Amino acid sequence: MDYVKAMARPFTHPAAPDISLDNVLHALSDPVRREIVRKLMGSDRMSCIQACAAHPPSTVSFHHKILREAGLIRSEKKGVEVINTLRRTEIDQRFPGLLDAVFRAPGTSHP
Amino acid sequence: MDYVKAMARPFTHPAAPDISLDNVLHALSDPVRREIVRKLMGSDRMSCIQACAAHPPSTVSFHHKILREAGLIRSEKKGVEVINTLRRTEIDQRFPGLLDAVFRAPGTSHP
DNA sequence: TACAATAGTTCAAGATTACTGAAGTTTAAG
DNA sequence: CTTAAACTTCAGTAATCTTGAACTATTGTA
Repeated sequence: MDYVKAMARPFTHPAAPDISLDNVLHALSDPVRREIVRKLMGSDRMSCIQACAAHPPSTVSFHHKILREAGLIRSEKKGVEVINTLRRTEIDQRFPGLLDAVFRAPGTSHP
Repeated sequence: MDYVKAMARPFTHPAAPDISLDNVLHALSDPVRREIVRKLMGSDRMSCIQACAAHPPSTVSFHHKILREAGLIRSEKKGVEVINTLRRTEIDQRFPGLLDAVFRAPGTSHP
């Protein structure tokens, strides 16, 4: 596997019907990832570094990958940065009430 | 660590305020465990073997342990078997709408 | 045009966690 | 006392997580 090809490859996102509850719940079971999603619920476009500057870049990238492959966020390259958006309506259609319940719950910080 | 002491030790359950969203979401992210919970939503007392006879006993025990330590189920020994109950009202109070949303969602089988 | 800076990604390796076969325990029944 | 049923624990392997180091791609800047 080659760096050039790997970096040139655009992000892949699951189609809405392929978003699995397994992956969504797993993605949301991590507090760092919930924090990223919570921030995206407020401001709807955000680079990775805005999302969580406190962690090392490889960790941030890893968490975004999990969220992206679970179908929770959409990522696109915009110049040097990656802009992420929450796939809110798709998630709400497929799993009604789930995001609301998770982010209403205690255990997700509200600064 | 000794078998005798370990087996004699009763099950420990987290108190309601100590039930964490991390652990609950992680517990529910596995389809086998969701299946156990779903069955407990219907009939409110169930042994481990009733819950999932298809899997090896060590696996069933493992999944029940995860659910128990997450605070989703309560287990008590009744003779030779272990009876499990869903901590439904406690979970609903702490995380309103979460169980409903998860079990309304596609991805959890409804036989 | 070259050089450096920025914002990530990928890889690798150690650390943690998950799964399950084999062996053990406890209770109940014969 | 022996056997069976229903789990649990242990141990070893498999899969995931985390993060430093190296890399890429884009965007200034000299």
